[in-house]
Amino acid sequence: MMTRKNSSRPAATKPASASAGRAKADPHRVPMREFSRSLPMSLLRAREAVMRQFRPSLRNHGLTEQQWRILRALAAVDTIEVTELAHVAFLLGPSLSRILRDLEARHLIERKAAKTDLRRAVVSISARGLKLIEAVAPSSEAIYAAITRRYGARKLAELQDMLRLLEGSLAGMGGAGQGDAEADE
Amino acid sequence: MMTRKNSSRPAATKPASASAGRAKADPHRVPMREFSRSLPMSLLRAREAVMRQFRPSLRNHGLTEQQWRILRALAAVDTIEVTELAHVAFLLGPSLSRILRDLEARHLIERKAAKTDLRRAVVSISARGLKLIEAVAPSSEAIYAAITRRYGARKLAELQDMLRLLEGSLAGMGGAGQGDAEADE
DNA sequence: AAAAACTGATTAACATGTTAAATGGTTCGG
DNA sequence: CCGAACCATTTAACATGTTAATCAGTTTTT
Repeated sequence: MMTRKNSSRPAATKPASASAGRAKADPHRVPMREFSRSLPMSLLRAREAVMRQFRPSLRNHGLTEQQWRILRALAAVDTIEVTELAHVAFLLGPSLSRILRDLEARHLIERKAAKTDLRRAVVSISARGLKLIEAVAPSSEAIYAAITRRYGARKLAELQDMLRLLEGSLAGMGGAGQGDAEADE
Repeated sequence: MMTRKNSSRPAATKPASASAGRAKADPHRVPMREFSRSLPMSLLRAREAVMRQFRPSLRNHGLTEQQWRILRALAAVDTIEVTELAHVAFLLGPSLSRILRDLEARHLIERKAAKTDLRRAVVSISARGLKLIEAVAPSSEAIYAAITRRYGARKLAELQDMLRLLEGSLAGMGGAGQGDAEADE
């Protein structure tokens, strides 16, 4: 017994405790910000800390994080086209395509071609999918509530505002402006 | 435990935006927060907005985000053991293992067994790896500077503080406390 | 209308995330 | 000293991220 269930992430909460003697004082000097404090790392760690709370529950219901995002998005609408679903669930086309194939095989969703444009596929959640959502929602909500309680509802709202603003700030920046050799085009 | 949480706070956050013509007005009603505003989604979108800025530059140098994280972490030390590197670069063992194999094959890093404990591997960056870092660093720094300028240095620092605090808040929560059926073990 | 251009969705190919199992080395109890 | 327990790392297997290519259906052009 005792199958060790929690060996998840590296748990970055560890100070530089490790090596005592610290003979490794003179690293390869390259002028850069201290890496662990970079914005991408901060966001990654924070998100991981949050998701770590949810994953076990989802897992117990046979769902991955992304599958759960899709089901939730579907539960909020009657039907939706694949492209719009990708947008809402924040997934790239290829990922979504694979996941929908899987969810359809599990009869958690239904899919049919749009009448006006046969290229488009229209997706909706099935009764079985709804039942699954209803089974997961309570613990999911409880976890979210616990997080909110721990961090503070006020602070949480503030954080979300700042994140939204960050998104907005970067919306314009094309994403290649500085990237060395623009290659051909 | 299982804080029952009466759903006194329905997702009333969605005004009657389009209840006019709306044929698809009556979705599958399930009581949950509005999904696109969930904390995990906010963090994911924000991080993606940031990474979108860096990826093209890295790509031009033949590096993925994770490979870059590893090289940067290595540049900051003389040598480091694999486990500690996983910690610092915030990667799981298996991912790190694969990436190190690849980076070693490209002669960007070097690896040898620890003298005292043959299980442990000690990794360091190679001259070639350092040269690559020096090639990438300028545009990377420029991008970071542009982000800071757009968002505001003050706000950025504040955001990082809040993210760190969030991490801290969740540090204790085991990550399975609410997860339905604990299954067998 | 037929070719060209375009668009939504999928497939392909490779890299990483994630959990479980295996491998090799180390330490400990008898 | 030996086997059991333990530990660091890797491998395995499957799901997703990411970019490029493909495929079918639609619109535009001539």
